Amino acid sequence: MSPKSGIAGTERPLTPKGLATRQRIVEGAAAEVRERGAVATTLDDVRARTGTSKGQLFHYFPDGKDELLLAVARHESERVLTDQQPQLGHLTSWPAWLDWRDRVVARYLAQGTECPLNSLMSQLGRGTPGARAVTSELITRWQWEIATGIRYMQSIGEVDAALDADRSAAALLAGIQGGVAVMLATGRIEHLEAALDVGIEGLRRR
Amino acid sequence: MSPKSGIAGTERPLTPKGLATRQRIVEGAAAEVRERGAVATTLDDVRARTGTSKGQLFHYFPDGKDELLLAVARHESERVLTDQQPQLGHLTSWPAWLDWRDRVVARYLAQGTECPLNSLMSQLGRGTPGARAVTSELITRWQWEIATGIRYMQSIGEVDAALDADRSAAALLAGIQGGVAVMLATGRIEHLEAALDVGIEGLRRR
DNA sequence: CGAAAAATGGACCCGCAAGTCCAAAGCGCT
DNA sequence: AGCGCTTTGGACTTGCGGGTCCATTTTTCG
Repeated sequence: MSPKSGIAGTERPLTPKGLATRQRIVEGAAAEVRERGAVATTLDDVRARTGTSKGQLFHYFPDGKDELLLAVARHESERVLTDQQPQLGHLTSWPAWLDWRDRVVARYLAQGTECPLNSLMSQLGRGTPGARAVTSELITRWQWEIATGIRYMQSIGEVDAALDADRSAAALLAGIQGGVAVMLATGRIEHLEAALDVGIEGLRRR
Repeated sequence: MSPKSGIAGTERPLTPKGLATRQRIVEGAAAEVRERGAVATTLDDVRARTGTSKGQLFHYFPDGKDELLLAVARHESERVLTDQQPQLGHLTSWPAWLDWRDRVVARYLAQGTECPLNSLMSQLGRGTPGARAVTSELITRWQWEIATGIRYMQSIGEVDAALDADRSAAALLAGIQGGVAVMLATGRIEHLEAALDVGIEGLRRR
């Protein structure tokens, strides 16, 4: 992660105490966004929850709300993958794949009806280079993890070696994304489960 | 008693002229939402584009922006399925399935970086009964169309009869949703294509 | 035709939330 | 100590945009 961020790219002087405050703000904002959504979250909400002042908010995020939300997006993006560990990093047997499947389902079931990242993205616009960079990297890493799992299964002969691992990983990932999207919109988990199950079964068949 | 404040308020006296105006407003608002997103679209934008006045907006949509956006959501929801016709309704051979696949890809490629429905939903909040009803019905109908196609293919022996058509349709639909989501976020179409191709291949294998 | 209802135009209000500003602490340093 | 920096607090401004209101025009219909 490059510490320098923001469109202007102005370098910021660091300070241990200031860094801690900045962190507190990001985490508080993230929690707020998780609970109320990005559109509904106001700087004053963040200020109240984190016990900070308007001055601090703009001190650490000179470009205002957008810059803060981008930081929150990065923060949440990190969570998405870590929440799937250690299962995601050890897709080395079919039981392991099913454990991962369960983990994903449990995670999004627990998350409920709010998707922080989706909410975030619609607030700051998908065209924004910063926003696109965050999502792009998340997708890339996620897909790489899955593809790595597939390749391992190919290496031990459990998956057809002729299969394009990246393509299969892309399809499976799309299924997860869509399953989550459907769940958020309708409240039903069945699409996510179907996508995961059918996707994994598709790998298994040889 | 019987104040018109009822949310359900399905009953409204409409003259032909009024109906036309209402329609113009919805279509103009839909276009605006498609271009700028739901959050960024203001009533004044709609007013300007449709050549109407504030009074008219609130005359036809007494509950304000939310009611208008809900109408737009219904309008756009309709488009999603009709844009896939006639292919979606005639999934009766493998070439027909591929035609449909191409149609979906082309549609979302053309749509570009904005997803009206997604944008709409994040504005009105997914919890809203009205919003949920719109998306729920869209998903249900879409999935039904796909499942019907699968069942037909089973009936002519082109798909394994043991397959659960609804489950497979749910997985495929999830893949499409996710593929679109990834495309919106990253600009890459490959996930959508992979989801469709892998999904259809999965049906084909027996 | 004439009254009632609907359609229209647009000025006005008002609250909210982003963003500004500056004064006052802290804190590290020689 | 005293200087310069980061950090902090919070009052204040501002603009935007949703929503209200009413006066006027047009349509409907007996």
